[in-house]
Amino acid sequence: MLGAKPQKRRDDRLIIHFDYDCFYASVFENENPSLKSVPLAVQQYEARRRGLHKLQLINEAKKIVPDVVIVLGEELGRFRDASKALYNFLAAFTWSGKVERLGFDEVWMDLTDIVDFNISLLNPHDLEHSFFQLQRDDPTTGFSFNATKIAGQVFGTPITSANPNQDAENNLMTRLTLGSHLAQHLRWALEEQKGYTSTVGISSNKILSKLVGNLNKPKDQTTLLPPYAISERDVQSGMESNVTTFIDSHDVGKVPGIGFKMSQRIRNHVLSRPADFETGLIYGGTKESVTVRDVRLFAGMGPELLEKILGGPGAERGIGGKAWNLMNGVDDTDVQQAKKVPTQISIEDSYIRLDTMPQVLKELRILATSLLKRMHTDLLEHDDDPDSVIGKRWIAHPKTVRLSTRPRPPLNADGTRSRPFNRISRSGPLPGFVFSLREEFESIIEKLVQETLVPMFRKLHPSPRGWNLSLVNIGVTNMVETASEDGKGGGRDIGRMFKRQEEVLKEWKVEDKDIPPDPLPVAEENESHSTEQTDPSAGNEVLDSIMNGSEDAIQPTQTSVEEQGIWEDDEDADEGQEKCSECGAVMPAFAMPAHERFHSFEE
DNA sequence: CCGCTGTAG
DNA sequence: GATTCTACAGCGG
Repeated sequence: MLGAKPQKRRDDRLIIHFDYDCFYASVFENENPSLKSVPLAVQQYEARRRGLHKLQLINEAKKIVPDVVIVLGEELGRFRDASKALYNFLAAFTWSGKVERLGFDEVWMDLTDIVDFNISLLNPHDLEHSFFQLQRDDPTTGFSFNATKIAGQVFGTPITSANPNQDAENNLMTRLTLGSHLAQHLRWALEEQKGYTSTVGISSNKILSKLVGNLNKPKDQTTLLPPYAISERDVQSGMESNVTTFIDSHDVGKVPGIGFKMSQRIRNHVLSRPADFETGLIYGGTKESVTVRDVRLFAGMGPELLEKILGGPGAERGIGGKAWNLMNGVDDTDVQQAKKVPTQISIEDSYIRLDTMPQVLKELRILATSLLKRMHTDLLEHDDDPDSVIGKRWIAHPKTVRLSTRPRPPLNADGTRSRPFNRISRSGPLPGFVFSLREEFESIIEKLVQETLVPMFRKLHPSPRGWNLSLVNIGVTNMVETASEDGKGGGRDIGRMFKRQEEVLKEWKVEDKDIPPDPLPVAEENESHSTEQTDPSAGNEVLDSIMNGSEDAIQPTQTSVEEQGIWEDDEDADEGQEKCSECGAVMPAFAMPAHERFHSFEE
């Protein structure tokens, strides 16, 4: 039995995927229309990007070709700006605000509401002369289109099924038709008004729209035609939905969401080669391609088997079912709402050799400087208030700073081989003084490096020598938006719980056999911590701000509101605490199981 | 919350 | 992964 189980499809959305053509080259062109030496610009960038494996080789290349222009670090900002501008442009068309960016040059849009609204406006008697309304309340803004035809390219045979699920597939067809015209309009607008051409895929979910867009690459669009789902009977008679036909032709690893690790595991299983060593893994090595069809038709294949192949400790729960869905073109994940602020900002650099403290210090300063600049460009916005002297205010405060390194594997005594390259990291509270807009940039950097980054570095690398880093990364996370007055706080206790768990369990361990520890002091201690200064940032940052006398906003009212929102929302105390039903002792929830064991010992 | 893994462009 | 620099989701503690 090759019974691939039917997937429940939910094709009630209209989702398109944008891919800007040659994004990096286009940015150059748009910045400098006069210098339309297109091939040159492209080649320069490509040379930098794919080129010359490492920084070292770049330096060598420099000797050979002194003319080479190296674009790094700072230059990324221009691409980021361009990307953001295009994203905002597209976002303005949506009603739902569902616009999600992937990297610099890809965007998904959920246009279901706009399209469905326009379906309701169609005149069935004159579909050729339809008008697409871009705004709900304005019948004049929009464009004319022919609703009997799909705009742009298509994949799939329009097909007449023996057992058509007519209603669903008709609705889908109509949605896709209108969606294709809207997509064309957006592509056109993007080109006319922003100077960027793009390639678009149109379908009913993220994965399919992304994949189908690849079919007609520059400056075009592709719609995945219905039928998306067909009846059991049709399957028996050898028919196939266009979704199946389409996605089956892809290599497993090409399916978004199935990356290197997962596709390797799947391949190994399908090729029935137990854990192929990476012996012959020389790059360029032709791997036998294992397509989605190969996997799907493999004996016994299904979500359960995939769970066995892919599951395990640390794996995502239900990964088998998820992978199975992906391979069947099923993807119910939502297009994310447009976000004002990123969830993290990080800066990193890689090194041939970085093994002394002075070098590290220097690099930390460089990285911290870039990071702070990024925070300024991404997290500051103009303050309308004319009373504001500085004229800017933070739209979000990251609460956490993280330092990561990638140690170069210590050279094995016996030979040459080196092992994995994983990153290690430490994170902690981001001091408040980094938000000062008055204090000297340099002085902020210095303080950040000395007071925060260096101590974290010491935690990662306690000994002053003996390491050699191939990469250093610093980043800020845990954004708290300032406008929206602390959403659902509460999450803070969880961190504390785990933080304290270690200590408490230690005590338990030590004393378990003899005298069960008294839970009360533990609870009290914790409580005093939290009312006091469990989170050192809470007090220090406020203090720093005050002592620096400079905050992002001049107005005392705003400052205090912000600080209250950000730094003084510590009112947790009792959350996460539980009371023992046996003796009435109060303690953190995590300690309760152990405490109950204590009672069981008593008997 | 913290540290780490996997995925993606 | 071959490489570089990001960014995000999810797991287990």
